[in-house]
This record gives sequence, structure tokens and C-alpha cells, in this order.
Amino acid sequence: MSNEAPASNFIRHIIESDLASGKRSEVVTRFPPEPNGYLHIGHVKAININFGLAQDFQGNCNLRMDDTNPEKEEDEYVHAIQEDVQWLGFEWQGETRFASDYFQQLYDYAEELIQAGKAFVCELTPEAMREYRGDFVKPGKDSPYRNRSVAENLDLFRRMKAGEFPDGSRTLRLKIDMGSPNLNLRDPVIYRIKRAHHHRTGDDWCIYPMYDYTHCISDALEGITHSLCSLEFEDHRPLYDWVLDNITIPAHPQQIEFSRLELLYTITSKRKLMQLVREGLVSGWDDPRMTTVSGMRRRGYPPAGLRLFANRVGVSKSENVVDFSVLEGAVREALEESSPRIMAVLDPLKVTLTNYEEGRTGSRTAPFHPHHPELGERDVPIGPTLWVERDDFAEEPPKGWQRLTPGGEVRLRYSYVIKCDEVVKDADGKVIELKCSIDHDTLGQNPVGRKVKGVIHWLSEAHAVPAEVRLYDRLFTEPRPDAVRGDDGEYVDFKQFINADSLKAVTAYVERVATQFPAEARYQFERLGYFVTDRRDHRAGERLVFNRTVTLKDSWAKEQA
RNA sequence: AGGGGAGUCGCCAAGUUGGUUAAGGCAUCGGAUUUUGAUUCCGACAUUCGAGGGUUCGAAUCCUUCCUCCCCUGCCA
Repeated sequence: MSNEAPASNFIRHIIESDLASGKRSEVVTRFPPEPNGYLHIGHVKAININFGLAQDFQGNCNLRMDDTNPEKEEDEYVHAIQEDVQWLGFEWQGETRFASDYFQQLYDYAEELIQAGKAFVCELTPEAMREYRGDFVKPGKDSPYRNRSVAENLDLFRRMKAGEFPDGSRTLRLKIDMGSPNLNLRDPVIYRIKRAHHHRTGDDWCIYPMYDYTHCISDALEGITHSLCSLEFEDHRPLYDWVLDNITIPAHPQQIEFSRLELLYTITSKRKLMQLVREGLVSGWDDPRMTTVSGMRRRGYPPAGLRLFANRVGVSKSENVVDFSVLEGAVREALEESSPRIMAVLDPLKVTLTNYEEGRTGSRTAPFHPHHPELGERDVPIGPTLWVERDDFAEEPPKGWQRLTPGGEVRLRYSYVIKCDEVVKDADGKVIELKCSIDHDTLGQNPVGRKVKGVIHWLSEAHAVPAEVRLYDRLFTEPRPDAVRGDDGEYVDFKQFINADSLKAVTAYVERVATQFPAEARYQFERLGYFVTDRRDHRAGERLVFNRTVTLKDSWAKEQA
């Protein structure tokens, strides 16, 4: 499973042929997030591609913070990103890199471009620059500052760096082609003046390089061979190549673009995730309903499940629209193998065993995993009073019902077959108790002469312990919450589609062993789903808090719907 | 003067130098096993590759016309 052969994809083909032809002798990739927010499921795909490819070709992958915009970047995000990547199971080569580590080199290359007459200091205002840029059908016009002398440009650029000019008053631009049909090539800005405190370089600089200029040079300085990014940078590739072709830098990584992941019923936009956090619509970046890495972690998604998912969605250049259930399926698959099981009752209904006999009625031990005896066993004690799931009883069962019903029999998982003899109701007609009798010949063996198909989970009232269980569901009710248009044709605010039932906390009963679980322990509650002890709120021996990661597949529920 | 991409089963995705029956995964539908209606196991699942024309003994793969969708006019990344 974990060693299934990597699927063929176009990037792998390029790498293989580069290696075969001798164009490259090794593979070095990088994952280059901007530390301006938390990583989400979309990044998981990119991480898996970059680190996965490096791994498969015995190469290396760097982790580089693309921190060239001090107004948005913070250390908090740097740390969160590092933690997330590690948690996902990947190891980057050497120390974490920062684009800001290259500020001096970037600056020196800029002077080199000026010396070569390939860059100039422009004094157009942002509005004027937009004007001069032209648009899709109209070519741009040369800036009036385009033909300054090398000496003047150099002097001006140095004075920009020295802080002699106000923010936004000047930029350094490349001299490429204002008539290019590719807007990115119309004399792009590569430096702007911005007096902002940088999370690493502090106030050392008041000019900061732009992405297009920084990224390709950073890649080259790190010896990246294949610079993988998403499709929207396809138009930027000519600029990526232009910069490297026009400075004296020996390396020239190849930029290759793949399509971004679009996951239905969620959002993969840092800006919008940030909005949910800031407006208090979720409890934080790691709210278990968030498809941030930290949110999914807290929800109980295992790293292996996320990696499986990323492998499953593949790599290509076509639109990549994946249903949320694919993520859940991958998570279930990883959990099925690895999670020990216990029983829990989320919505308890009391059962009194009318023929319970001390000394005669006995208990069994039960394995923690049906296919993994090495995970051990624990006692599943019985008593005269039990809790069963309210949903497992039906006074008037639908066709095909296999659970408890008046007069019907059912197997208590790892215990006896019982029969419901009497239904007790309160004044409102609500069922409050079931009186059942045990078939004492059915502990560890099938009843003779009849077949009992149904099996339900249960807990002995005297042995069960209470726990807070948080039942999570998907955060949005719409497949594409950020792509719904109203009558006026405008996009509707995605926050309108938040699922009001995405969190329900209940007090449930669990087996006593659960009191010893550490935080972040993943268990299956038999017949209910996978649950994890909450990273933040669970305290072994004190306070039990479980998050529902995902329910079990339920073909009965599907049939009923 | 517009440019750059993408269209293969419900979803993802191989295939790419034209050559037997168009991989695989997910989902779905049957059936078996099962003290989790879970898992597991078997079986089914594109005469067809966005559409039309053409080249060829032979095309998803070559030519051609057309259609649809996505991205690009930040001193964001």
C-alpha cells in the first residue's frame, strides 16, 4: 500500500528524460510557501509532489520561505509551516531557506542588470504605470524614464536603497518589451520601496524585490533543477527564464507547471481561510473543520492518509476538481489499517438485562484490531445495566433492519445475544429503557438453530466513562462555496454557506481504557467512525475529548436515503 | 494584438515517436466472507478518447476547421 509504484505523470517523464540525456545529474526541488498563512490541503498536493519526486529520484527538496513582502509575512507562519511539513512526514534538505537570505545577492544582480542597460529606475505612479502598461489588446508604451543612462539608474537605485525616496515613489523595472503580448514582459517591476519591518531582516532594507525576480534567482542559487509550480505561473515562465538568461548566474532551473487542486465543499484560499479565522467563524487555523494541515491534523487525519490522497489525485495540467469524499476515503483507508478499536455510545439508551446473574453472566476480552492481534486485547466487562445507541433500536423497523426491535434479537459485540422483551416509555411516549434477556449460551458462540445477523456496540453502565465527543461534518453546504453567483451575477459571500451543523458536541460514554489515551490518539469507535483525542483539550486521566475524524462507510444509511 | 493553458468512463488519471481487446485508482452496481450493515475477497463498469472533416491498411495519438473551460492588465506570491 505504502509501496505502491508511483503513478506515471508528465513531470516524472521530464525528469527521467533529463536524467537519461545528461541534462541533469540529480534532482533538487523545493517547496516555496510564502509565510503569510497556514498550509492547506492544496499545499499538501504541492508538498507531496516536490518532496515525493525528490525522494523517488534520490534527490533533495528544500523548504524555502518566499518572504519578499514584509507587510504580510510573520514568524508565526514560518513555524507553523515547518511543523506541518514535518508532521506530513517530509524532511527538507539542510536548514530552512529564506528568500530574504538572498537579499544582498538579489540586490547585486539588480545592479548588474542596470550596468548592462537592462533595468531602469522608473518614477511613474502606480496609476500611470497601469496606464502605460496597456491591456490585453492594446500594447503598452515605454515609460518616459526608460532611457536614463546607466550612471543615473545606478545612482537612483542606490539612493532608493539608501532610503532617500518615499515609499512607492520609484521602482526598478526590467527593460524587456512594452509591446509583448505577455503582460508579464512589459517592463516588469522588480524592486519597490516599502518601509516595512521584515520578520527576518528587520529594517535593514527599505526596498524589496518582487516575486518574479526573486524566485528564479533563489532557485538558481540553491541549485534547484526542477522548479515546480502551479499553472497560473505559466505566463511567468518567460520572465523566469529572461532573468536567469540576463545575469551572470551559472544555473538555470526548469520551471514546470501543474494544475492546482480544487477540493469540493471546502476552500483552498489562504485569504478566505484567514477570513474565517479573523471573523471568528471557526475556532482558529487549526479548527478541525478547516482543511488547513493543522486543522486536518487536529481532526485526526493521519499523515499517511493525506499522502495517499495526494497520490490519488495525481499530477497533470488539466483541471483537478476532486470531491471531498475522496479525501475522506483516503483517510479511512489509512485509519482502517492503523487504528485500534474500542466501543463508545454517543446517544445512550438504557438497557436492563433482566436475567443478568452475578457469577454466571461473564465477559470476554476483545482484540483492539480484528486483523492485527499484535495490538493486543482488553476486557469488555458486562453488567446488569447497559448503554446502547438509541439509533440501534427501532420500534417499527424498516425493511431490512438488523438491529434491536421489540421481540427481536441482536448480538452485543464481543458478548451475548440479547432479546428485547419490553420497551419502557416516559409520559411523552419517548423510549427511555429496554428490558432485554440474555441468551446465556451465546458468549463466544453462535446460537443454535437460528441466525442472529445484527451486531450492536454497547457499554456496561458501571464500567463506562463519560467523554466529550465533538461530531464534525464538512464546513460548507455548497460544493463550491466561493463560486456561487446571485441573481445580480455577482459572487455571493462564501461565508453564507457555512454548515450550521458542522459541529455538534455530545457527552458520550466510552470504555474505561480511554482514560489512559494520550492526546492525538486515533481510535475507531466500532460501527461509528474514527475518532482522535483532541490535541489541545484532551488530558489523560482528567478530561476526555474526542474529535470525530470521519464516519465509517455506511451502506445501510445509503440504502435508506 | 491579445497571450498562455486544458479537454480520455460520474471524479482523478495513464496513454504521447500512429499498430492486437483504451492502463490504474476512486465512486457505483452485483455476489461471497464477516460477532463492526466496517474491513476483505471476487465480478461488472468507455465499439470510444470535446465536435466535424481529412491522411492512412490502421489514429486518442498526424493534418484541418470548429466548440467549451481555466489563467493573465498588483509597486501580491
